[in-house]
Amino acid sequence: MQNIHADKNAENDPKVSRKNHILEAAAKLFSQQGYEGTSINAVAKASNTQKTLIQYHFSNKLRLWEATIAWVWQERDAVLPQYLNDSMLQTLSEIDQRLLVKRLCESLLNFTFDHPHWVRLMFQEAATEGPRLDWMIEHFFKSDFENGLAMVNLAQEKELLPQVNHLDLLHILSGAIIYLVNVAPITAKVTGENPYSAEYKTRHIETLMTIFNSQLNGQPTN
Amino acid sequence: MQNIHADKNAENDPKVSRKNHILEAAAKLFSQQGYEGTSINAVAKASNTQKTLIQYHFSNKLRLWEATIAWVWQERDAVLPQYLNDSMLQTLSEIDQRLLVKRLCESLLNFTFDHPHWVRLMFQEAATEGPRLDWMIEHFFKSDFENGLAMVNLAQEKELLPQVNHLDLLHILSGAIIYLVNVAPITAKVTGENPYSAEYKTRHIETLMTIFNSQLNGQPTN
DNA sequence: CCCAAAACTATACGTTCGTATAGTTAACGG
DNA sequence: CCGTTAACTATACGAACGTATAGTTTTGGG
Repeated sequence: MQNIHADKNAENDPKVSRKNHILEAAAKLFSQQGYEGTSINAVAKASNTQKTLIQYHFSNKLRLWEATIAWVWQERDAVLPQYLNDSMLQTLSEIDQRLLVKRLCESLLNFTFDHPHWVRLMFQEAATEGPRLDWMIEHFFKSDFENGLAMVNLAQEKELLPQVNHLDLLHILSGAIIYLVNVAPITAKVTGENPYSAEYKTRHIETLMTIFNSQLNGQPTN
Repeated sequence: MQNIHADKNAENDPKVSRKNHILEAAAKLFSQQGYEGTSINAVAKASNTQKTLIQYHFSNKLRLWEATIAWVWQERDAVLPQYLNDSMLQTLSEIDQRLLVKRLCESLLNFTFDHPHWVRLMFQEAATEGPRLDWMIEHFFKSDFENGLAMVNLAQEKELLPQVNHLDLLHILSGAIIYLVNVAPITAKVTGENPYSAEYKTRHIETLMTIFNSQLNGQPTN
């Protein structure tokens, strides 16, 4: 996998500092192996650097982890709006405004599959209380939660989602969307289906919408 | 936390071998810190033993992990039927058979909150492909998946669940139920609510059922 | 009571961990 | 061209990692 002769290859833009390569490798490894499971040395090798350079840039492992999380979230914030805008634009040209929710869910699902790192980093720390979880809550989860709730509230006001408890609704939707990419490796090996295919994802959202939409006046979508 | 004078305390039944204490501690630590994040020494300290004893009983770390997973699953299989039977019995005395699904979901949600170890162990390895995931798939996930699908199919045959793709339906239900305990620490800190309370859990299931049930009223299938 | 097997302990070894520190090269405004 | 700062490297160190092995205690059937 590693390219030993990587001095001037595609991934080595001159001015995009090595910091980003390190963060990229760290994001991959942290998301796959967890915090303790990822050594600074492993990050160094994966980014063609040395562990003392990582130490120079990030002081210590915890700060490296924090910088990695911040970088991943910032990367997410950079691309997520486009996912959402795409679904909005697509919906504007359609008659049924109710499709907006479907498109949004579709976009979010696509996003999770395009950025599994983000999902895994989130889940890795989410389940166990500790200083790293507290740090993530304070810096990212709080606002994420508020944004999610706001979106659900807005959809409920426009009667695009059922008038049930909005916190539960957010959890149910989040679960239905985020769960998939987490169990995708299992699903693939157990069922033989390919959860990474576009067909699988759109079918899943259609199923989800079928369950949700009948609640709303029983009007069909598509 | 550790009881130094634990020679004859409550957790030290004479004939329940120390193997179980080790497994218990290992389950807790593995689920909290992951595989690499958990050292044999930490397990030894948490179970008031020594790391060479663990080595004696389980040969090496990987075998300790496997034994821990097997133990947790076996413990689950021992208690899960009772969760399900309780909901069945409770439903028998009620009029609406449709409540069966609600009771089942309630039981499963309660189970996840009573055994968060199991959920976390599952998710920890689920997301990343590798030998440990393969091992879990072969030994546990395969049959779990089949059982889950069978339950969904049965409920669909009896028209207790909507007639949508059963794999998607299983994922949506699983996500809606399992997701909660995973994000519970976040939910608690961000919203101020207490996700571990009985009220919260029953409300969540009621919301879920509200979303699901309206489907069945509006659209009697076949 | 005996003694083999099982359970448990003491000690040690090589590796890798995260980190500290001193030294070297590259970048760049004055 | 110089000099300062940033970027990067070489080397080292104690601690903890997983594991190997020899020794000791406990157990239980004959």
